[in-house]
Amino acid sequence: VWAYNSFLDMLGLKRMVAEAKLLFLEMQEKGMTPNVDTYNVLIHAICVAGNVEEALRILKNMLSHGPKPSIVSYTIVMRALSGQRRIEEALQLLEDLSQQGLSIDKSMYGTLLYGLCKGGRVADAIRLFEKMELSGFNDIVAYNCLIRGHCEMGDMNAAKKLFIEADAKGLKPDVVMYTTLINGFFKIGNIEAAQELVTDVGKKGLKPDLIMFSTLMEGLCENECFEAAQELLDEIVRQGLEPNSSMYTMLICALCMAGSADKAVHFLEEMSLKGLRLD
RNA sequence: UCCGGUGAGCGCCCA
Repeated sequence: VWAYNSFLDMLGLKRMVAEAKLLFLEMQEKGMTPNVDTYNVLIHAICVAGNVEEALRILKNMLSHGPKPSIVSYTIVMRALSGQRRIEEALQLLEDLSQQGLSIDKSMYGTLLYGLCKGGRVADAIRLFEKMELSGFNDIVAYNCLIRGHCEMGDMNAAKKLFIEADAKGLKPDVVMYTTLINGFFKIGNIEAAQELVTDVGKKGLKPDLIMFSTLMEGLCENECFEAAQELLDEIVRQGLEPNSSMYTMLICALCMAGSADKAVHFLEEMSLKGLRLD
């Protein structure tokens, strides 16, 4: 069963949900009894594939036959509902799990926080965050969720304050947190604050990744920093990373709108040399 | 120990 669980997980991560389902059936044909981990892996794969309805059905079925859902099962489905901003249904799930006698752990609180922020209910999220604080659940992930909630509301003062608070607590801000804030500052047009954070990433010796660079590319283009956007491509290569097609597409779009057709053509050619195509 | 929570764009789904 353990071997099957691991294999199922692999398939799920590779977005091979159909294959995962077949494997699940095969297990049962061979007389093996899937345990709750097996179900969780399957539910996770189904959720990642975006089929929350089916995940909900499986979760409900587990109540009557098969292994009882664990807190992990609920967390997986909660996360999927939250990602689709279906916060009411997510909260309903929370009541269901209490009725099952399950108690809410740190990851579930984190998921709930994510859901509230994603659903724009930042005030509720702040209350939950304060409650989580008492249990020592506020790790770097929790901080980042709430920071993102504030960013989405354009409240960068609150976001920055949380960032400083996390730092002061000794929770080391990571590239994810910097990316969240950089994105937030770009969205309100505060280019200086965004640039300052980028400098900070370098000072701290953190390794920028493709997601951070993609965020930068979008922010620079949206704020019409065309030179900086072009230089960014070189910086990405210096960091040993490969610019992807969406970065080129953003840059080329921005250059076209700025009326620099010649430069746009230059990057278009560079793209095709690398075997990339416009998105 | 092993299954679950955080960041960009694209695609997918929904509108």
